[in-house]
Amino acid sequence: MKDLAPHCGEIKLHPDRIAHAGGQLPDEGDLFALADFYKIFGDSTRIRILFVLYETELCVCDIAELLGMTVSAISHQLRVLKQARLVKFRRVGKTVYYALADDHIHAILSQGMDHIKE
Amino acid sequence: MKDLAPHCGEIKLHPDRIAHAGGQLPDEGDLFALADFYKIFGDSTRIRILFVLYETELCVCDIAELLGMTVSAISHQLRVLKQARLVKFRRVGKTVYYALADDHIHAILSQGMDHIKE
DNA sequence: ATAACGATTGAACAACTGTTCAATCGTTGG
DNA sequence: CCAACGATTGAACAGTTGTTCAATCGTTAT
Repeated sequence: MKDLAPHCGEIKLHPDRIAHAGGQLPDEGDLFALADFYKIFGDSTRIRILFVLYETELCVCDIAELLGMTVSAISHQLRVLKQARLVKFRRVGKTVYYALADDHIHAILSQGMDHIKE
Repeated sequence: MKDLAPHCGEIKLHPDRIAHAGGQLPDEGDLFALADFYKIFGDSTRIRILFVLYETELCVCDIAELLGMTVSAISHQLRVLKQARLVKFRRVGKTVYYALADDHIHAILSQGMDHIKE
């Protein structure tokens, strides 16, 4: 890491704009949190899992069957989705049922899909 | 790749649910496109660039200055944002000014930030 | 022309991510 | 108690991604 500051000659090209943009900038932590949030949706396996759960709750091997993937791969991704509180689960005997965490997630998914179809 | 289909014994646990969830599933291509779309927002450097451009247009080295990164690193990420049509640019002499592509991008960013702050 | 400067590019490297494989957990039923 | 089965876990591997560095482009001004 080096050569970070002194660009645009010694004086910044637009000190006023830099000050303005920097002043309005959201908290650093929030920006990283937002990137992490989007990161979860940025994988096709996870997106497909979420959409498969859009209407029905399903067990792990149902999801694996639907997506044509191994139970293990799905389980790993469900753990990520679980940690991000995007899905909830309940155990019934040997079977674990997963579902979207709440209606807020439905809203995010359908609005994201709307944007793609524009 | 192997062992994809025959889980849950020979017969699927919930053939009816599988059929239903599979029937309602969006087009494969749309699902991948949506994941790719989120992927772009899923990097803290790119998110920070977008928010720095929220109100003002800025040149490359202004952005580098604001984020404490090299001009090269910023330029690489601007190329990604450009390809995804999230930013537009105009050249004035030696300087290239970048800005958010349209108000739709503003809306996506502020609604994403709202979700984080909940 | 050529020097200066903002910006872009490509290759290389390190860090991260997703899938596989094998082992294990938790629950149920013989 | 033990076998069967759905699910979870950890290590390993391959593929991807972001930053750095050096070289180059495009424009301006001398």
